[in-house]
Amino acid sequence: MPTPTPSQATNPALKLDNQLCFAVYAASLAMTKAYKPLLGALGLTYPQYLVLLVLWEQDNRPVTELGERLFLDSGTLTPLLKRMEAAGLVQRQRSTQDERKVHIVLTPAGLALRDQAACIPLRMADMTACGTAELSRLTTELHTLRQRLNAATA
Amino acid sequence: MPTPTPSQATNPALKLDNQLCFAVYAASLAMTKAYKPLLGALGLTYPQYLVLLVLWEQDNRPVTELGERLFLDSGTLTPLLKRMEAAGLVQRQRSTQDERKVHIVLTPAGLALRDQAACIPLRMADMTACGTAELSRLTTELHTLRQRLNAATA
DNA sequence: TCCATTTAGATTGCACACAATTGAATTGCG
DNA sequence: CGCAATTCAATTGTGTGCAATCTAAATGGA
Repeated sequence: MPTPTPSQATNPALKLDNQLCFAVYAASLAMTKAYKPLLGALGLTYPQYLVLLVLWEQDNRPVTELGERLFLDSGTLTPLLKRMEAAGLVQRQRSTQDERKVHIVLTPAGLALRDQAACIPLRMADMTACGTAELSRLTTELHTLRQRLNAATA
Repeated sequence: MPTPTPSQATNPALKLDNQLCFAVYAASLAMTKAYKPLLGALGLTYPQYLVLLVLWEQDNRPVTELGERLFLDSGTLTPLLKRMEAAGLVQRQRSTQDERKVHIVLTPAGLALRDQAACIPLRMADMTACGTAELSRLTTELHTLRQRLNAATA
């Protein structure tokens, strides 16, 4: 054999900093922490902010549609949406056409938050210290990565 | 005014798919899901796997050092490490030099897992369908992003 | 039509993640 | 030396995330 099987003790593939997964994981944690002061001022958590982003694009959606958009399931969304309803940001309305469905609808307060949130993307972009082009490219690459992982998992 | 203030209703910066934060967040969720079957076979969760990666590089570290390496605090690590101790993977040893510190030490079982885990990075790399160079570049870019966010948050 | 299948959301249980607080141990400064 | 400040881990409480299960409602084929 030309090269011996590398000792696992020195296997570079197992080194933490070489692993894409850890880079993604740590970046996600850092991102959530960076958002916290901005969103805290609006009384929002980061996943709640994501729900509002979806509803601001199009209001009045069943829970399943939110889940498909955000890659979250009912076990996560049901309690989260109940908290948002308790905070007066959305209403949960049982559909009359299909009584299995619960439509999520923005309240005036939930809609009004959009103006206050409008400055957040720019503030976050500043924190990344990336140019617009690089930011856009990285976003696309991560969506591609996610797609491939989702495909490989399903 | 040359260009009117864009209506928030159509503000492209607020669009979900344009936001780097969501791309990172969704990629992180997808990564964890992709790891689940591989790690489940070893009886590990993803954060527990990260702890082992750190300890395989250098054993016998206080909790704070693990936290600095993984960007996690004691509120996360203390119960996680207790579960790993209950599973027989590590031991928690109160330092005699400084009784505030708890050193985390691999058990033979925890060390033995390294051989079984050795194939995981390759399996994951396959799932990403990325070349080695692109994978390495993306990893570096995400570490840079994380550093900038951490700096802007602190 | 009838009934098995599927779908939507809720619930339960477990494991993170983190802010805030606590208590014990150590450090460092006067 | 003495004591205030700091450090370390644990604890408490809140909010995700997800697997597994459950119930009700809708669907679809014989």
